[in-house]
Amino acid sequence: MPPPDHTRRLTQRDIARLAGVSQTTVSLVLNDRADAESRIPAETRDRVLRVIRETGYVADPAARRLAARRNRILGVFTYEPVFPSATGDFYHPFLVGIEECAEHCGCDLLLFTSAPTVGGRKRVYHQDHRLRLADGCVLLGHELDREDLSRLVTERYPFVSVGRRDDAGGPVPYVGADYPAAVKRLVARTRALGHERIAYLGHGRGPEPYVDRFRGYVESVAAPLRLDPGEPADMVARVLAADVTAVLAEEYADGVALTDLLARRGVSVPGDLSVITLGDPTRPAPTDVDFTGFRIPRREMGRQAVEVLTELIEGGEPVQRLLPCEYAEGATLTPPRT
Amino acid sequence: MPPPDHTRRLTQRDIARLAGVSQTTVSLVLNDRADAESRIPAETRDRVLRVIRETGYVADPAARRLAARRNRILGVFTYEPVFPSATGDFYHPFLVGIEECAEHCGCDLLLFTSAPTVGGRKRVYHQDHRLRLADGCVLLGHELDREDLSRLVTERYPFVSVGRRDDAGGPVPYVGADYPAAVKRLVARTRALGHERIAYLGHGRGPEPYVDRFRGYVESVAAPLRLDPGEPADMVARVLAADVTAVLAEEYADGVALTDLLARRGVSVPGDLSVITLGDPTRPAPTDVDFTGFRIPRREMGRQAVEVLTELIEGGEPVQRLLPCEYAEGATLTPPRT
DNA sequence: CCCGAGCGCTAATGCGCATTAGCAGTCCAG
DNA sequence: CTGGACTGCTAATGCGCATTAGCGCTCGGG
Repeated sequence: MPPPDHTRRLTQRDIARLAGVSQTTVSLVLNDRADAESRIPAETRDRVLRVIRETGYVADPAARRLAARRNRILGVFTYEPVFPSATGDFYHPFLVGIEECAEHCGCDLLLFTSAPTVGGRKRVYHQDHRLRLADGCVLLGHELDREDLSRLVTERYPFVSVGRRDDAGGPVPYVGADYPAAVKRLVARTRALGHERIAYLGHGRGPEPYVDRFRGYVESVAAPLRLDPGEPADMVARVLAADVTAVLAEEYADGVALTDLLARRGVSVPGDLSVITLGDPTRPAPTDVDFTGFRIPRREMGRQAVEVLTELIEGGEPVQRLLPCEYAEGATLTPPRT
Repeated sequence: MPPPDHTRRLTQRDIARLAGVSQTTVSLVLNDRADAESRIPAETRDRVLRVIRETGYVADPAARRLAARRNRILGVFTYEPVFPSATGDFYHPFLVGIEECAEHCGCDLLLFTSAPTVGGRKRVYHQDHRLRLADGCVLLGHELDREDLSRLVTERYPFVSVGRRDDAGGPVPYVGADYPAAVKRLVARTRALGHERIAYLGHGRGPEPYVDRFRGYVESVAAPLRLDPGEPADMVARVLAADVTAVLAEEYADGVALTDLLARRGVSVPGDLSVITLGDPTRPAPTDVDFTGFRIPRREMGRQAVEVLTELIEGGEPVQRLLPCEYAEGATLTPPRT
């Protein structure tokens, strides 16, 4: 491969020559290694620094990484497209948080966009991945690949998942949203308004977020009733047949679809039925309805994920942290029709 | 610095040992260097490949970069926050295009988030930047730093600006939007409807986009009339005093502000005055009005910027390319009141 | 039987940096 | 006057890879 060689870059040796010292000294000055073993008098130090400033020298990050194993580069892997259109910008706030924190701690972000989509899924560990270029990695996505996770765990690669994940050959570090608590609070609030028959519309299993939401529901009602979303038309039929006064929609989009379909049948929300959404839209779901539910602290999750990751890289312990969701006052939850 | 050393990674030497060949051979196989000089029989090749597959070996990107000067990593530098809130997601579509193309050509994206904000501005060339980790870089932002640009040019670092830029010690490679042409077409359309007195509301100078839009305007009307936006209140006064039937707003947000203020004064748009916006909102500008104007092909610009950049890295020539803007039919341009 | 021409591979080197070991000089206590 | 301790630096090494030069072997023609 012919080296592109954009105008022969400066190296520490060049700086050393210009400053009349050794390359070692330049490195020492650059990294502030003025410890007991190797002390550099202020005069020498200043001379080196001056040359560096005058020449605009900057250390080669690749060489640095190779020699020191540290980079200040954080990987970001998303199982869905990073700048998604199909997911209705659901991931945007996470990235805002990630970016904020990265900027704060002087890290660059490496977006692993090169991961090819194989069989409809992306994988961290694909042919020729560049994981090792980063000091660690943040994982983002609705559903993570379990093989990826367990390999990351066994290889002890520093990473943090945004969103709680089940163990994968070991505990998975994460910063997630506390869905069970959020759902419980919603149920409590709903019952306080007088609702006695509250159904859960969703799968209740599969990806961790669904499991967690459903668990919060199951643990807070006496007689859980789960309705499968299935086909839109069936969904309405099932809900109406269930004879309930309030429905928790596992996905925001389900809540929207349900409400729209109900309206066409002349069933009013919340007049005839209260509808509560669990979480923010992960699919585009245009609606004018202001749903009652909760907000996932997405930005904060992104921020704390980076925080936790940097600590992990510094040698800290893996962390599993759940953040509270914020109650979102809306117009779709009222006392039941008496 | 204590090497984190996450479970002693595999190296080519390990693979070599396992396959009973030399490290050189592994490298040759890995890079498909089966040219005249060094031919590897299929049998050996397969053996090496099998070991690689079995062990899941992946070359260290840092070492690779150091030795070969090539990385398949593209830098992305944004002068505004990458995932902005303040800019109302204006940059989002660019990034979508950039991501798309990067994924397409198997490149990872390095977001230079570590650039500190000094004096309210970011700079590519800051203390300890990581430019050299990437093979090249895409620049994004309303207004780029001219020192950065000229240094990039003189250092012959491969880069592409998203948006046209003036020369900076040499031509700046870019993929931009053809504002002059777009504005000319809008003016032509406006005049075709019967408007004779068309004003330009904006600065008409400063960042290249403003200059280009204004140029398109100046070159297509006989007697240009530029109105300074200035303070909102003054803006309305100036527009009304100008006695025109149509206004081109340099910035989308200006168009919104103007229209809102006019409404409060009882001046209707487009009944009393047509308002045409030039470009998409770069600031949050909530409005129900559907403005007539044009759309910047943001996604396509991002995509082509990456395309041009990769060609540049491969040794191609620097390119300056303008993309057409799409006319956006709206509700704010009608024939003038007779 | 010898020699040149492939063939199939490898030893050696360097990319730019961080780090370890250690050298030459000075100073002071004994 | 000597030896240890401290001071101020540097030579050497290796990180994991790509690349260059070239080695030992076989084979066929003369």
